Amino acid sequence: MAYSASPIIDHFAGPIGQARLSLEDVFATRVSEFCHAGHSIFWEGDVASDTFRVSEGVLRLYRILPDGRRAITGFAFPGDVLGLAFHDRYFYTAEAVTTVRLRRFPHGRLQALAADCPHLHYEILQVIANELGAAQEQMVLLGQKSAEERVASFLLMNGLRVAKDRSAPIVFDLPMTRLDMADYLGLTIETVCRAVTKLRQAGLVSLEGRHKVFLHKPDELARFAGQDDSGCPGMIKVTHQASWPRHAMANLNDELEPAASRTCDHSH
Amino acid sequence: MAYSASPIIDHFAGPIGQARLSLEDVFATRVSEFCHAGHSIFWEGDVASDTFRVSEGVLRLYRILPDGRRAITGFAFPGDVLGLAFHDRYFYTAEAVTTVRLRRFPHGRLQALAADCPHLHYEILQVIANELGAAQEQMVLLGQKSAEERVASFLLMNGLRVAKDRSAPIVFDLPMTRLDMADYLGLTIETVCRAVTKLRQAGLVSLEGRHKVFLHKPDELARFAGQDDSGCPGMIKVTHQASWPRHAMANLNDELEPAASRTCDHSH
DNA sequence: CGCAGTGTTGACAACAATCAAACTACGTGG
DNA sequence: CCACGTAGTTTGATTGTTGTCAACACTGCG
Repeated sequence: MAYSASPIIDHFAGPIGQARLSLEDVFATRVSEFCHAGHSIFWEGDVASDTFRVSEGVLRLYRILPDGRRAITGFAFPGDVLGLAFHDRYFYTAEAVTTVRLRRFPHGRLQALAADCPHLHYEILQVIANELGAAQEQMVLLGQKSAEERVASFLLMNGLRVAKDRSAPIVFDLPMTRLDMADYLGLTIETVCRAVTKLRQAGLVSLEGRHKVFLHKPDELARFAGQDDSGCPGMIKVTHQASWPRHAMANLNDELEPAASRTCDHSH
Repeated sequence: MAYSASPIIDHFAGPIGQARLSLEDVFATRVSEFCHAGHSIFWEGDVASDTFRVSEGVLRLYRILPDGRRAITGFAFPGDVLGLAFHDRYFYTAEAVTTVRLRRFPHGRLQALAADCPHLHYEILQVIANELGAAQEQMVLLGQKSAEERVASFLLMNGLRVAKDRSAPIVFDLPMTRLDMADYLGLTIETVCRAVTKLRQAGLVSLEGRHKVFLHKPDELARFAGQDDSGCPGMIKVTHQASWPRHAMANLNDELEPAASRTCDHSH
């Protein structure tokens, strides 16, 4: 079935072209699909034929090691787009934590659209760059933080998805199980459990039912999580800091000709 | 100094334009700079004004936590390009492990070139996508693997950078210190040391001087590292596997109209 | 109501971190 | 060229955090 004959292309083929097509526009033309909890959208190793945009629900993204260990590399929430890296196969399995509503768009056609629409290409690049930032943040968490710091970071991160204000209490839903958290944080269920208990005893957190979380003092939790970025030289963050020039580079914006080689000598 | 007046732009402005400009072409027009061991190219938090391509030498890329812990998120080797994520600030510090030769290209101008040259844009996207793949691999390593598995993975990964053949012994240089490895692998120097000793005693590895590494049985080392992908359902890899269709999706390449909503029910 | 899946807590074991000391490689200066 | 000093590395002893095993509690569903 030729793609060029499809009404989706007609939809985009305006008189001039697709000047400022956004990812959201692209997916908006597609039909909704549903995937029930526990079922998968695609598996690690599948031919990567489609990209997906989550409308509702949450997905876990994971890889399985040869001996059966499961590593969750991330979760996908409404608005998140999967499969943009344009590799020929998926690098991870995407499985529904809750019932998920999503739309798909063929890989190759999105690439074709992006080739004609710089803005779309740029948006795709931004999405991947953000994923990369999140992955690096997670590398710091997994490599350097203690069990309690990891759990605190995780709760805070999820809380800040809902409410950006760290000074006021935050309430939110956490649909995944303890095992999901454990496999995401590089811990066991028991250790996650104990960490949550400690945070509860410290008055920073409380729970209602299985999935409702209260963060009573998000700012204090942030300090606990090793994410306190107040005026300290080593900041780590998902949110970007506005100020902070630090040691400006000598050669900024210069337009030196290929003359003699230069040396960057920023001592530390 | 206006960029448009620079001979670099002249260089690219052929009669037709820049049809298939590659990243390598772009950086090739620039002057080489040198950065001596221990000095930094840029710091975490700096305004991200330039992108860099490493010609020679090795860089460590790291973030510092508020309490001083250092997390190395990666190393940059010859051919690697830094700063392509186009955020307004650098997310990590880039510091020379050895003397490094590199070329820089202004951030904004690269973006402008990319906007005019889809191939360049695509190449940038591929570089970031590969970084993302490496970051996910590292998340698996940090979250799920034991100390010895991490060290084995690290040695193998660096060996395979030089020689792709896992069946023959590999010899290569590892310029970074034990502390670098430790901060990259989420361990302490002592633990890295002991793991190396065990691998030596197992006859898989030997060392000469401080930086020369011999991998005597790379394939066995791979199995040891939890990277054995021979016919097992949970493969993890940097290199991509050729075969392996796995459960093909029902709706591949379909062109359904926005009719009734569908359900993906791939049980697992 | 009972069952199965999930979550919590405790006791214990194992792995990795910490503390400490000796050893090695490498660059520097005599 | 060798001696020395320093930074980096290795090994050992010990501690501590996290994983493992086990028992029990809670929740939601048939």
